[in-house]
Amino acid sequence: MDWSVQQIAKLAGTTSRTLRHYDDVGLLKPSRTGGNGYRYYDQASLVQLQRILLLRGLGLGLPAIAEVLGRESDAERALSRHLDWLRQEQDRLARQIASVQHTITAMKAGGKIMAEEMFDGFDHARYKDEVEERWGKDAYATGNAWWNGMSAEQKAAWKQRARQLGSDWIAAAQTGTAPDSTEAQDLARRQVEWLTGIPGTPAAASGTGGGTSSDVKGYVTGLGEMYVADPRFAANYGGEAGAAIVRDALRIYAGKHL
Amino acid sequence: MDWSVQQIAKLAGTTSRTLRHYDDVGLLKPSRTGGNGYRYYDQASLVQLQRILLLRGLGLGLPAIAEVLGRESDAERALSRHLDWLRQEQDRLARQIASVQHTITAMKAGGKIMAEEMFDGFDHARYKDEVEERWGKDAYATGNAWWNGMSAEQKAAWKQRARQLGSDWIAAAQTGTAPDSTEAQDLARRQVEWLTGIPGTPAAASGTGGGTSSDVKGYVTGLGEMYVADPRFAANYGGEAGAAIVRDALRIYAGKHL
DNA sequence: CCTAAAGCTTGACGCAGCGTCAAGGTCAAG
DNA sequence: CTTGACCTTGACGCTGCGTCAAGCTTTAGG
Repeated sequence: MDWSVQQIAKLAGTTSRTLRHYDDVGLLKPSRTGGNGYRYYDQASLVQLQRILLLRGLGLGLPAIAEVLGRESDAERALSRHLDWLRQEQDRLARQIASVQHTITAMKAGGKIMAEEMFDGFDHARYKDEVEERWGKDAYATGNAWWNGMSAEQKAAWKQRARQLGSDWIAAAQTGTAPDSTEAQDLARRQVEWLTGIPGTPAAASGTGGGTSSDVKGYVTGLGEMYVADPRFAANYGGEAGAAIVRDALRIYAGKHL
Repeated sequence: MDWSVQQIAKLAGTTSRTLRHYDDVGLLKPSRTGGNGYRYYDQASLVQLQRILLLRGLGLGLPAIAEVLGRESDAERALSRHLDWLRQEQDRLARQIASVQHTITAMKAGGKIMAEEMFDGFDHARYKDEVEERWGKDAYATGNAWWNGMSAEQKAAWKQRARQLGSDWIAAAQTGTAPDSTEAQDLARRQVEWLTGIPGTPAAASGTGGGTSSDVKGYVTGLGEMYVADPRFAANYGGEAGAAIVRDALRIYAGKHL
């Protein structure tokens, strides 16, 4: 009238190890234990085991199952709670999938950029005139000295950050991210933090008490305009419309936080 | 030019423990280690860390991340594989959600049954005539003796199984499960296994060499007809159409496996 | 009756990714 | 010199078993 571990395991479609585990945690005790320590199970055990396995198949944890088996009528509430949790997980997964797709897009874009050698780190010479005109001659000199004073590794790291930012912006633009969205604003923050690392700029000076808030604000929004104006940027950002997102995101960020 | 653990942890939005873990597993070594054992990180470390955390946020495991960071251009394939896995998970979750909802429906139905005391275990007397007519007088006598010989606990366990089966059938019928679907066929299998426990029936005899396969087949399909014919069953199964699912599922199962 | 093959027992490590004490050096500030 | 903040290594905990490992018991076969 009763079965050994292996037998009941096969009947229920599980393993003896699982049975021993359930015994250990007190989820399902054998109906009888032989003098030799052998575990024996009866019909009632089988029914319980089947219920346990059913609930496990639904994704419930062992403590939750114990709770359900303990209080007779609690099962429905437990399952409803579990259902909520499952739905949350599904949402989380959906968001993650979107993020991964987004990232893949970004990496493809990033690859293109690297191939074309755009955004190559910090192309000082290219913007020499503009920098001097906007922030003075020694601003350019300072920046140039800073850049030349860095080791090859430091330069590489700096370029890496710039590329990352660039490709993220492009991905955001191509997926139609709104300028005031969390993602775009996060990118704007990163862009400003990146700028903060460049000495001689208002952004860098803001931390040392050397500049005013409005200086930084003007600098950042000015940079945004620069991005839009430059056809090489706009081309990668999906045309002027795409580049406008970068400009708007920076402007909004500057307005809120600077 | 470099930061301590806490500092870089804050910069990247993680904890020092995580940094130490990454050091342990070789995912991100400090750029420099002080004579006192202190860990120090530089800009390149920060960039790497940010990439790691990004990939972690996308759900990749540490080994996968190490792989991505190791081979430069492998990131895209890794992310694509990860994307596949994420989609599989989403499917699995979707199926689990369906199952849970199904089960909740079943439990509600089961509660109704218990309240109405239908399916009350194994109502021998109720089917006395039919059993005698179909399988002979001593078949009924045998079954009756067997039933009366069980302890109260055994009877309870038996009833429990019957109720579970009944409510599962009802849930299947109410959710429009197809008779040849995996779920319905699984139910049919359970139903047959349940029957196998009743001595004196062809189903029970099949295991002991006392009956032929066609006996069992006829018994099972006959039982299906009985279910459909009985208005009390049909009422709970959602009318004749619902009950027909039970009959068809049993018939298909018998045809395939008996 | 003896032996080999199953089957059973308890015990314990492994996995994934850190969180969370614990015990004890190190460093900057007062 | 002391306090407190920050650092180190070491190790357990969590989830649900899978997977040896060493050793006792039962069973089937010669």
